Amino acid sequence: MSRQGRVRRRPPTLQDVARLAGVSTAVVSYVINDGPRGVAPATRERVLDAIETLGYRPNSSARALRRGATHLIGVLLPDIVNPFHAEFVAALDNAAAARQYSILLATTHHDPEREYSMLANLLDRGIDGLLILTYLYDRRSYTAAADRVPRVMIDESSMGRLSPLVGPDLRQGAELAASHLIGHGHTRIGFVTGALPGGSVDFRRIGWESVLGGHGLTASLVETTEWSRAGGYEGARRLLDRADPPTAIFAGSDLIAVGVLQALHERGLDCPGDIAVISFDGTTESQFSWPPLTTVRHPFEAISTAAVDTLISGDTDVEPRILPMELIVRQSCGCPPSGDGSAREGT
Amino acid sequence: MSRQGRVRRRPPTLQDVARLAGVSTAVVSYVINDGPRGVAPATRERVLDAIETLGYRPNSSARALRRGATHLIGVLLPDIVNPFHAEFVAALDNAAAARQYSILLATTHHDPEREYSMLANLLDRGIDGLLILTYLYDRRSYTAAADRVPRVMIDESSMGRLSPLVGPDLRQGAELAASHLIGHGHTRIGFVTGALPGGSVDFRRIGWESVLGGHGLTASLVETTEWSRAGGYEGARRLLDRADPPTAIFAGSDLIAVGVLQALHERGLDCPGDIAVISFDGTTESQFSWPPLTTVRHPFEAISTAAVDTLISGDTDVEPRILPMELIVRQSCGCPPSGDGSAREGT
DNA sequence: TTGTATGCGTTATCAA
DNA sequence: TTGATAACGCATACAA
Repeated sequence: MSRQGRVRRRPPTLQDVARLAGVSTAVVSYVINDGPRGVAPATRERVLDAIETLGYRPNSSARALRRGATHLIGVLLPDIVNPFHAEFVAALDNAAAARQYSILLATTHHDPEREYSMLANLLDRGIDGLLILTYLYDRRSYTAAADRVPRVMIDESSMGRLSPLVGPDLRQGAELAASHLIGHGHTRIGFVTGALPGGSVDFRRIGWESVLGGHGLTASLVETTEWSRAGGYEGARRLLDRADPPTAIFAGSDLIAVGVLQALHERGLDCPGDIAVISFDGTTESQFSWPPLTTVRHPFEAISTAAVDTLISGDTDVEPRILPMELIVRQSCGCPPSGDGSAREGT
Repeated sequence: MSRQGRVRRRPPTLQDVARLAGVSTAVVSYVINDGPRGVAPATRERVLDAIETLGYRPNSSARALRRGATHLIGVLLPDIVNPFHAEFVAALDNAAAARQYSILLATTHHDPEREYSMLANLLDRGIDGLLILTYLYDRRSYTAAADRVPRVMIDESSMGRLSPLVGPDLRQGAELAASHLIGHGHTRIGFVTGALPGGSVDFRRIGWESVLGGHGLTASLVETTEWSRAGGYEGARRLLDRADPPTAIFAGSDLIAVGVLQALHERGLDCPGDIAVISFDGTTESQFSWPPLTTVRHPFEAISTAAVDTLISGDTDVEPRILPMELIVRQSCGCPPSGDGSAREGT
């Protein structure tokens, strides 16, 4: 009945290699780690051969114990199903893998209790560094990691002072969006965005307000909702029900924008004809909605490599690095289709 | 300039706890692990106190080394950005976390080279079990894990014989979709799906063909493409360009379906009026397309808990478990809107 | 250039 | 019920 093949044998150890090569374990270690002592070419050859024939692989638990480092990076985030976070995780994973680190996920689902326990779990696992990709809801979370592990927070919105920080320039991104809509001649521009925990500032909103203000427009058409498609749907409906509905909507995230579009479709409103939409994030999903969404894209890769590098260097005593976002013009804003608005994708 | 707070101190060890409690390390270990020896209530109390005051947490590298188990589960998958995989990872992570396991991701991007090296990396990390959530492209991958670690493959399509297997009943799911479309009176039903590596069988196609055949219809309107939105877009265009275009399309995945919808919109075709669509997967994205997609949903949670349990039990010498899929009716199939077709979401 | 020997923090055996 | 102690596999200080 056994479908699973042979018996599991004990994997070979340094000892085994040393024995076969006729050297001490120290020498094998020197060969594997290129130091800290040199090895005669001939011996090195023998050791390499032994490693090869035995199929030796270093035991990473033993290494971690001895070196006091796991080469594991913890990532604290709300929810991997959210494409925005998924995109970040992918980029972070790439950046980490390129440096021989692996990533350990901890999802909070915006639940303070879970946030704290998942963080504790990460710490218990002996992560070498922590990447925070969420607003923190539990005060204890701020201090829990503090003295244990270097950490980097990817976001400029919340209490950035507490952590070294690498992140998108949300304000500049929002300004890009608002300016573009104004360039299309809109004067009643709505904003549908998600709620933030108390005390946090949404720089998207600040950017949007400042541009509108700069053009003598009042920034009153705001709906705060969930950070989800359903939230966007609801927020848009409320906006459309106002006495002075907007002619353009700036959505705080791609997910929200998708919900906004559904609300428009449902009311038989044409986008961008009746109402223009600009989105925020730049996930692939925004490209395949109907119409394809004009959006402001996070510099996922740049942020991720910067964050991982900061973490690995261990030198988190560093100036905040806020990286610029980029406007991606597609069709929901009212720009003429350029012919390549669709049918391209990452993979 | 120091933003990072105090100095990092050496975390307390078993020794420290033992010293403070005035017992041996063995006793502390007995307390922590509830065995294998008993401890007098009074002593246990003292130990617990010491643990509390020192804030002691077991070092997991040392544990892993000593116990020969990491409580880590490796997941091999193509790409976390794909919402289908993201949904699975979320469910797997939940199932694992509930059992005190963590998940280590390894993304292959469908690249055989990367597939093999990521798998090796997982194995090097000492994972206790392997979950395979992809078609394997590198023959070595099949054997690499074989004798090292229990593994479970989540898919019934490929060489299931090589691994214990837990997965969705793709064939039954496809039959659900095809039957439903036929129920709407369609006779020219197209199928847009992704390509599989050589030797693999797509049970979706088998299900679709069998239902069509059972109704005396020929199953010739097939387009094989990429497993992506862009692929769906292309596949649909090719299908529409045929001499006998379909009046209904069955999409092999939600991503493909979204691309199909975009192709329809672009040609000014109404869905479901001109062409009905049924999708496959049941990710949240399918709910917020326009129109909301009727889709066949994977039993993500059931599969995930079954897979994780099988892995942890270590008894992978078990019959394949194929779990049924479920039809979720929304609007793209031509069914009348039921009023709740939109505006609901997981989170 | 190589070998010996110690300790990283746990667990669990064996003796007391 | 408790304590001493020997591994687990590796990295390195120190000696040769």
